[in-house]
Amino acid sequence: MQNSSKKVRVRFAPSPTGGLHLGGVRTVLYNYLFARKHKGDFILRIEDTDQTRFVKGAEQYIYDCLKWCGLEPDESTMHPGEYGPYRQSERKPLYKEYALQLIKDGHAYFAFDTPEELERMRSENKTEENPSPQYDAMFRMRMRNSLTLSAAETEALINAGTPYVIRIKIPQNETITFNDLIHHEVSFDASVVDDKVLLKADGMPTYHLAVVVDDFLMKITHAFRGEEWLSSAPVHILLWKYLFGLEHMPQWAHLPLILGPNGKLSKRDGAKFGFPVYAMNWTDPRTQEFTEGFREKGFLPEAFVNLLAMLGWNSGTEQEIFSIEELIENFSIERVHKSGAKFDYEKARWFNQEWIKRKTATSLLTSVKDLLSNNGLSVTDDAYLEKVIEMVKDRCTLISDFFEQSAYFFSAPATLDLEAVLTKWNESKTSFFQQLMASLQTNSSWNAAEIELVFKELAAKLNIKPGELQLPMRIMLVGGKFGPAVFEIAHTIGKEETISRIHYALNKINA
RNA sequence: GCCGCGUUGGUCAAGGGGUUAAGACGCCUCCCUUUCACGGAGGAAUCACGGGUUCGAUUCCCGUACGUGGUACCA
Repeated sequence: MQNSSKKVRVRFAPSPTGGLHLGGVRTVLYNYLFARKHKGDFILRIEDTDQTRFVKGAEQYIYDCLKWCGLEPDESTMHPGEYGPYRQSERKPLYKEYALQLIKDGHAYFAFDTPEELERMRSENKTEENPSPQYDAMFRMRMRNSLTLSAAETEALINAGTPYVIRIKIPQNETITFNDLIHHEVSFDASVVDDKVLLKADGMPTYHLAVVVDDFLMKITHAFRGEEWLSSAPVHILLWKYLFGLEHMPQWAHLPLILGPNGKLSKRDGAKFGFPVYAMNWTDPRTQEFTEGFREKGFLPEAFVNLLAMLGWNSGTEQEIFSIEELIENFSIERVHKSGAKFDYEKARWFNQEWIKRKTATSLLTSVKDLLSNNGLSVTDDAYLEKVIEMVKDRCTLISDFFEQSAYFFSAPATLDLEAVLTKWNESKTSFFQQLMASLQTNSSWNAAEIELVFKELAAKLNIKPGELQLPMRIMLVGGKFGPAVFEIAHTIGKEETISRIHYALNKINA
């Protein structure tokens, strides 16, 4: 069916109407992986044919998301190739001639029905069995269009400037069958598809016309899109057949949907269950509605891409952690599932944790530094920060966890979990820590082993179990019951700071 | 309503006519750790239902149920 020697060209074609959600990024990812795997091109095409839904900033946002994910297109509005323009609104004049050609060939017609007339037709013919009557073979002969009007009447209406749309004339008694890379053979009875509008009254094409024309003009070889498009595939197949010939049609792959905890994944789910749904933070400029993003939540792009890849696809092996290079190598569209997958935030967090563990402290430096500075902690000593990251990264699931896990390395804890020590406190412990401060002060070598030795010898001398003293020591230095080995922490923050924190805490405890 | 697509533990899933039906997340128990994690060892939990086909169906076919998408001059 397909000329396999043709260079692979795929596209992601979003409409700039808002944030980019999980499903969108995964569609990008599968396109990207496929293109890279086959040494092809990945194109970003902006489908802004609905001017009423256009949202300012959405296009830039999409581009920024792809950049953050490391899934940048080869051709786009930002980096045009030889098939531009890449924004459909800028290609407007192109589409009409194809629509006219269809009319000439008897596959489409002018329709003059006003929105009100359409509305009336639908409500008047609505029945229990047919709640949504379609503009189809049944009804088109009862409507105002070039099929029911004479050629002269049609021409007169057009010359008079009457608004019109162009509709496809869906054939009767035809079964439309095509081969989907994921679903294999899919077929529809043409009688159940309606005469979709191809060219709107404002002269803009609808998605149906635009996608076919542009995929042809941009030499797209494989068209991947969400499964919500499967139902309208027959319209696209017909258009390909009428306009360019089925032999040039790209191979379709309709990707399974990503579902939320109950049904289709929505922005609402994210807000309700506390997980991000968009790639990056997004605030709708019109409504000011804010939607949280994975990036700001503390996800690494590597983890985000990894977890998305595994939501609907797997390599068939037990491997779950994949770098982008490994994904490119192993990806195959045939292994994408048919069924939708429920998004599991806990598992998403696990992917991030695995990636944090795998990354070096050096590669984490910039993002952690930004995090700390956003929280009012400016770091000047990169080497020191790197050491801290190395010590705490096994304890972080999200990048944002680095704040709590490392802040005490830079300044004394604001609050101390005294509850944890007070219940078992006694005079001899106070005495222990007072003597400890003195011993540490005079001790010349400052390393973890040495500190531990001093600590334990003193404990033995006062006949206290060191275990009973380690937790208090931790609370004094860290503020809470977490973090790496206490003596490592003491060593890292330094002698002066250690003694100062013990001193401060002791006063608090005995206050 | 009609049409399309789908259905393996709670979730992601491997598998596919004969298996003890992988693995991962989460959950539980234990070990390590006198903190929290990491790590390690175990555990509970699954083929939606009903008919066929077959010596034998989780696997193939048909129904049903359920889920999901479409049914716009939105994409």
